[in-house]
Parts: sequence; C-alpha cells; structure tokens
Amino acid sequence: METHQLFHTIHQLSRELAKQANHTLQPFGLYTAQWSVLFVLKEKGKMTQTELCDYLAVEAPPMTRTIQRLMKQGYVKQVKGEDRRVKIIEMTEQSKAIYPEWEAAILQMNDRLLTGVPDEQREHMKQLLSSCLMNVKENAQKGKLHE
Amino acid sequence: METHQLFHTIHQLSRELAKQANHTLQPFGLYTAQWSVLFVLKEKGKMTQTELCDYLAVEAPPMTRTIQRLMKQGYVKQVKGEDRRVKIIEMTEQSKAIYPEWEAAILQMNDRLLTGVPDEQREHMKQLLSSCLMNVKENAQKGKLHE
DNA sequence: CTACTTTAATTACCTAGGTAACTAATTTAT
DNA sequence: ATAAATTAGTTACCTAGGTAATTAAAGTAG
Repeated sequence: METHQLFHTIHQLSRELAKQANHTLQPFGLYTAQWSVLFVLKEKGKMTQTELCDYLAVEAPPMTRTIQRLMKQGYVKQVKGEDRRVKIIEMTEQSKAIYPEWEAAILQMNDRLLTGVPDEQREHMKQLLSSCLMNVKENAQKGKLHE
Repeated sequence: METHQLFHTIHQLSRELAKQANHTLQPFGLYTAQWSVLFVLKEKGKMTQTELCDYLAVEAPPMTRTIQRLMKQGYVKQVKGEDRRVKIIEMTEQSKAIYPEWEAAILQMNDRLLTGVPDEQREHMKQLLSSCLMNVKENAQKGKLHE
C-alpha cells in the first residue's frame, strides 16, 4: 500500500486543524500552543513543566517559551516547589475566569469542523490513530536500538 | 464525544512521523519539506511552483524557501516558462540518479513504523482521514462565509 | 564529605509553515 | 490603448516544535 499518501494526509489534516484553531483563538490573543497548556492545567490542576511536557508530548524548550508567554499575559503563574529545580505552573484567577469563553469558542469550532462526521466514526478514528501512534513510537525505538 | 483528544492525537502523530522522517533523511542532507518536493517532482515531472504548492497544500513562501535550498544543493533547477512570471521546477540529473537511495530509505522507514498495522487498516485510515480532511476544509470555508 | 551522575529548566539555533505586504508580469475592462 | 485587476513569486516576520549545549539543584557513589 502507498504509505506516502497516508502520512501526507495526516500531516495536512494536522496543519489544517491548527490553522483553524489559531483563527478561532485569535480574538482572544491566544495561539494553539498556549491553549493546549491552559486546557491541560484546567483539567489536571497545577503541574510542573516536565509533567506538562510529558502530557502534551512536547520537548522542554518550546514549553518554556509557551509558559513565558502565558506568564507575560498574566494567564499563568510559576510557584517554586520543594525541589528548587522544579517550577510548578498554575492558572491565575484571571484566566480561570475567562476560560469558559475560550472553551466555548473551541468547542464550537470543533463541532463545526466535524459536522457530517458521525460520532461513531470520530471514536473509531481516535482509536485507530491512538493505536497507530503507539505502534509508530514502539517501532521508532526499535529502529534506534539497531544502530 | 471528546474532540480534544482526537485532534491532539492527530497532531502528535503528525509530529512523530515528521521527526522519524527527518531522522531517516539526515544522512542524505535532506529534510522532510525537501523530500516531499522531490517525491512529487519524480512522480509528476516538471511543475511550476504554484502547482507544487497546490499539490502539497503548502503556501507559496515556504515553498520558495524549500526550492531555493534544493537549488543550492543542486537537486533541482528552475526554468523560465513562456509566461515570464512562472518558474518551472525540475529535478537535475544528479538528483534523479540519487533518488532511488532516498526512496529506499523512506520506504523502509514507512514499513518499519507501520509494522503490526494490517494493510486493510492502513487503507481504512487513509479513507477516513481523507474524508475528514475534506469535511474540515468545507466546514472551515462555511465558517468564513458567515463572517 | 567529596566527586560523579542525573534531572529540571533555560538558552541558542535549526526547520516547517502561516500571514501580510510587495514586485513584476499578464489579463481584463473600459 | 490604457487603466485596473489578477496572478506568480519573493521578502519579512510570526508561531510551533526539535536538537545540542549549559546551568543549577538533587541524588548517589566512593
């Protein structure tokens, strides 16, 4: 089977979704990377930067940058942990207050973009993609071990 | 249904695949963006930059940059068309000669990454994602029309 | 207790891709 | 035929995310 096309479609879909999300968030002065951090913090409460990186599967340097921007905007604050290397990140009262607006806009966008895709199919895609992602990560590691 | 997760998985999978592809191409001094152009040129023959942009669904500015890099490496050359605005891009003899090596490396990687994913499932995913992409693009346009 | 190693985060620099503004060539309209 | 609008490509600048090298704090030998 022609895997080029499959990978290209994934890449294209990913970019298109990011573009739409950025467009949706623009009126709020937010970008997708910022939003993803705020979303996780709302869901999970305070977290260290490393925990955020692990959860979002992003390397540390971009995370540092995203958090610094969120701090500058006043949407997030850093608290020093017992371990003085660690920086614990949590939402400010301000961002907790505005959060529902952001979420509503994103949910509305998600709904609009997936109009016509039945719920079963969304679930099915999620399952397929998740298992594919795990597979890719495993086989990537195998590739490295053979070096 | 929770669309956040679906979109996040797509994004993550896309990044993971790009990372792997870059790793595979590194020994050849190529990056994914370059490879995607070379792949299309091999498949379709000479094309204008706009045609390349349309085919790969990429905006013009990044394409300009990618092509300039490929020219600097001697893998691609520009020919002026009848319409003197247009730049027709084609592979050089050199890159045609090396191409099979690049392709072999990529095909091997694709195969390795999808080990354990049956062929039917790959095809199924491609179908699902393609239809989802079309859907998203249509609904994105509708969003714009409502402004 | 000291020396080595690991870990959290940052800094610097790279590629990818998007938007806005611009130039130059070609169409289209008047 | 000339003016206006469109089109191809470029330039400048932005965000996203990755790697390598660095710093500072903890942990782990010896």
